Amino acid sequence: MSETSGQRRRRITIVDVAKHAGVSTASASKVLRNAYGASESMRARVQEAMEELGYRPYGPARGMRGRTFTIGVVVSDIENPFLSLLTDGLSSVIRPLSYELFVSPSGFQPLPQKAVVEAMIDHQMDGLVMVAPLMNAAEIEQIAMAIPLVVVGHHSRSHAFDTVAADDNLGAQIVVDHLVELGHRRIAFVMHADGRGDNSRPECHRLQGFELAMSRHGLEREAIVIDSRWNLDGGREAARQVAALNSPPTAVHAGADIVALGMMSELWEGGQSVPQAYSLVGYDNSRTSSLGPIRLTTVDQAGMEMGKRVGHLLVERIEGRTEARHDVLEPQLVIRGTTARIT
Amino acid sequence: MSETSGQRRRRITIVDVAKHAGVSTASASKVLRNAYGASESMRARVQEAMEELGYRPYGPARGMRGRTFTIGVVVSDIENPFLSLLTDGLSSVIRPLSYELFVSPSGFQPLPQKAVVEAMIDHQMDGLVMVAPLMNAAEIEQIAMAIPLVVVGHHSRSHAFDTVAADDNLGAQIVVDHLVELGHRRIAFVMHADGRGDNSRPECHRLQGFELAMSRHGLEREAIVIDSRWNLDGGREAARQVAALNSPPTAVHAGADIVALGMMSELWEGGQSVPQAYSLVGYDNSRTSSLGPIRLTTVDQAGMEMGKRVGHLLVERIEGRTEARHDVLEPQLVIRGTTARIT
DNA sequence: TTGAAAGCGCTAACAC
DNA sequence: GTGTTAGCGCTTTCAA
Repeated sequence: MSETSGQRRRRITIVDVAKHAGVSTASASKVLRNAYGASESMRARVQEAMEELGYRPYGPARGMRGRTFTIGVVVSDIENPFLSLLTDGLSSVIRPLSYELFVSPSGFQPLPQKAVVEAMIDHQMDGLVMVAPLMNAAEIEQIAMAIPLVVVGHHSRSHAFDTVAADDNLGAQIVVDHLVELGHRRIAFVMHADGRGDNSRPECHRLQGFELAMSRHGLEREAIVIDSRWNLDGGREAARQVAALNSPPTAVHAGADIVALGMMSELWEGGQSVPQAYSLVGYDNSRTSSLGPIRLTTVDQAGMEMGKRVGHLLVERIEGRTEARHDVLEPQLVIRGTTARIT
Repeated sequence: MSETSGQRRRRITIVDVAKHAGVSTASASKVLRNAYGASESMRARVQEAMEELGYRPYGPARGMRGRTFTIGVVVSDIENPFLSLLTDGLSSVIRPLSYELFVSPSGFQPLPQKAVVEAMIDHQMDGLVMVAPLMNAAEIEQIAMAIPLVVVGHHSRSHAFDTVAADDNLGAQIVVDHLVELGHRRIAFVMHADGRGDNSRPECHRLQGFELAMSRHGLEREAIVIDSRWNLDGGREAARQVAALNSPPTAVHAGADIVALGMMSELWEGGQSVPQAYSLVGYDNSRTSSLGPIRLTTVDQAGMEMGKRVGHLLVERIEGRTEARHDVLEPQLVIRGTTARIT
């Protein structure tokens, strides 16, 4: 309705709204924030004025005094299928509360990641979500002092911030249980070698779960751990390592879907396939894993549900909660075509 | 160095810096912005003070007067392999200029997408990138009046904003040329039906390129167009449509990788495979397309290079350019395992 | 070349 | 319940 010429015109401010409604700016502000201390009639009048003028609160000005209504998500790689589920879940709880979501891909180096975090703090974001951060607990705690923080997929438990994580230990166990049930005994686990010894990282918990389940089945002597990295090329390399083994496994838990895909690629190019060469299990239930030609048996982490939890926890933090909460979700095995009964 | 207790302490402001350096805040501001009118000696002194105090400019305050040094990227779905390349390229040019990058996933509905755009404007971002926006040219022009804008993967050419796009028409042509060279004559193209008639959308250009190339080869009577949608399920449906054809094609250009993957899944589950059932080509050169079990022949759009172009154009716009620029990049065929010589 | 001071739009303390 | 006003940290005249 209020189209005008091509001229960029002055922003409508809260002062305009107040004037138009015949009230003070303070009152208009109260209505805007749904704050206590405004009569019903005033509330209605101000809201009408806002509508009529097409008023939109100006972020920087709000940021200078109070909230910006923005939540930042720091993530290494935007191309992570799990992330998309997480942000969907997160959006679904925070957008109705009129928070906006900003994702910043920060790469796999700790330094740029810290820079991104600082930038979000500098921009006065109201809360921060870090997904699988490349930092130690002390560094994360430093950040939590500056801004409400929820950490996803990281197992450090501090009183300074909240965490939401799947039970990675259990996830690895159910994989082993499934394989043992299919008759496998000699089973390999592909480890992300960088994470060795850092108990806050998911790979450590998955490794521990793997070893625990193997010994629970009396198979500790049959357990093989392959050191590689959790990416596509790491998967290819892991496949070569497995092929070079004297007494190879009949099943492999790749630790992550992307690793399993790398292994499949390598096998495929060598004229072999899965589960003929060996049974193979991933972890993440990424969208790719469900594709027809792939059909990877994997573990689902309920990313959407995690995103919702993250949203609730973060909003509580922003609104003042100070005790930490640490939510753990139960992972679920997704059986598809890459695991077969041993023959 | 300057760690203190757990107390959240007051932010270091430009006033602190100015005091510490024994200059006025105006001068400190000039140094901060690399603005004209500060002597070398003052510049040095102020910069030293900033270092010593660990000063970080406060976003909202800057935003109230000038730039926020933030660039927003609006995208339907964060889980788009092309996006990751694009943001990598974009980051590589804007981060050194101390702009920060914020990506906001807005979903596949026009309304939430507009809301995200408005939020970015409200937060006084310095520039905006829209990837394959779900809007018409008029709506996009409205946005361009409010904020410097570069549009990616959208073929409208306005004087109000810049665009960066691959030559989709050419991309579809090289696919047809490749298939014809392999001996195919009856060839199908899967169309994203929503985009029919909207000449600003990539699918229209790809369709036109397909038809152009087919008639160039004298095969207009052999061209089949399948109406579906460009997502995984749309691919599955397209595969069923192809299967139901009386005189089926020997090759299919799926229009997008994700569609090809859906088709492959459907075929696979029906016990068929590619290229045995028919040759299949995607579009995007997504990471998934290169995986061993997939090895999809596809078209590469040079996402990283596009991101860099976007960055340069946007920074130029922010710095005052007003004439529009429309960059077109040449796509490249990537031949892999899903296309075969006809037997 | 440098500095003093006004003011961006909003919130919060306090007065009425 | 409502209005007045100071001030957040920065940039930008404009005067010195």
